[in-house]
Amino acid sequence: MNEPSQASRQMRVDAQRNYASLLNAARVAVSERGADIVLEDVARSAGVAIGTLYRHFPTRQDLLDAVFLDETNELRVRAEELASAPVPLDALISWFRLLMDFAARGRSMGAAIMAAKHVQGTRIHTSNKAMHEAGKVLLFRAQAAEQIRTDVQIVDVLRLIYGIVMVNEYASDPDGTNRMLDLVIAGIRT
Amino acid sequence: MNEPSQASRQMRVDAQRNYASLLNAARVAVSERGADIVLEDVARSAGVAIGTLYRHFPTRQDLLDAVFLDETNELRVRAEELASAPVPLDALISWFRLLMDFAARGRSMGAAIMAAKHVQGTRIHTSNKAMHEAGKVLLFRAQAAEQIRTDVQIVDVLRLIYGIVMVNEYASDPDGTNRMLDLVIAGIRT
DNA sequence: GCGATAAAGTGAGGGTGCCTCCGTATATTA
DNA sequence: TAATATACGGAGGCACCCTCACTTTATCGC
Repeated sequence: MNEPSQASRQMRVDAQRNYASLLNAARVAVSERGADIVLEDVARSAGVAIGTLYRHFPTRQDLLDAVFLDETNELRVRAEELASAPVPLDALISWFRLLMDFAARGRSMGAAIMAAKHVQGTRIHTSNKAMHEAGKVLLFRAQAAEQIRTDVQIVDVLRLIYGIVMVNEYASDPDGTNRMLDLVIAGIRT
Repeated sequence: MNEPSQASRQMRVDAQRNYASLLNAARVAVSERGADIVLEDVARSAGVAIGTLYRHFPTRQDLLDAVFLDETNELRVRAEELASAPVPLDALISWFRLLMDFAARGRSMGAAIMAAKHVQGTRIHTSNKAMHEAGKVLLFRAQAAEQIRTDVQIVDVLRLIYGIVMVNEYASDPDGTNRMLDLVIAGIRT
């Protein structure tokens, strides 16, 4: 919606600076408190008035989207890298673990993305879709190698993983989280 | 905390009436809007002032606990009934499906219970624990019949199911939900 | 450099919902 | 029927949300 740079016309430099500052403050806040950040606090720690925050991010979701955009992009890149790993199943599992780590680090990422991904045309929707596609490649490879059941869909697996992450926000139990992922992996193998 | 009847002394009849009325209004509200009910609305539709709501349910969580208490009790009873079904695996799976239905009906039950279950001594904690125990019996039977892996723990499976339910609050997709449960079941079978 | 002007920033203020507190009302008991 | 414990009511203070009319400033053509 309000990218720092557009094809047609550059944002003013003060606007770019404030955008970056807000995004940065939001990142810190999210990593500390999850999705229920206080927008006025974010604005304050960005050294900006609340109106400016709303100029750049008209809704809370827009701000969260921007925060998580990097993560989904990063995860897409990682999936693309893993697509050339020797053992398809190992690559897929490695990617799942990355997914869980990222989601756990950026608290509430699961919920935020689930909420965001349906709104067509947003940057997060696009990025999330690209990440799905990259994950799908990993899945296909593992299916071609007959290591994963052919009737498994990437969307279901990703949702299960987000589900684990969401549950984990209440019951923080690293071992349990790993065991749950292992169960899911067992469920999709041939 | 504030049960309608205590061993030591009965609640006043007006208090009992209001308690029931509040609980009822909360049930309706939760089924309509999930856990983010507006407490003042609940009080109003119960025909009671906000102070009265807080007298009976000092925190939002207390109210949600009371709403979901019936559900967990019911699920425990169902598990106990299913413990005498002929095929242990079928019994277990039937119970899982019940669990998902209940959780989907009482929106946000997953999140509410995850939030509640840690606070020792609450009624919901007790009830939830009893439900777990009843589920564990079903799991043990299926494990004894060599239909479920012996290294599977009931807590992990229940969390996975709650995870599915939570994800499903964002992406409502009944088929997907069933597929996810099937994956989990596949993951725990021998 | 120097206006002109579109873009961006500001923050008071109105709105919503949360929760507390204490004065009032009433069920219960003797 | 009076005394008293119990419960009820709802105004009010608080936190956070979000908007909008106004001010400030970066940018651009000269």
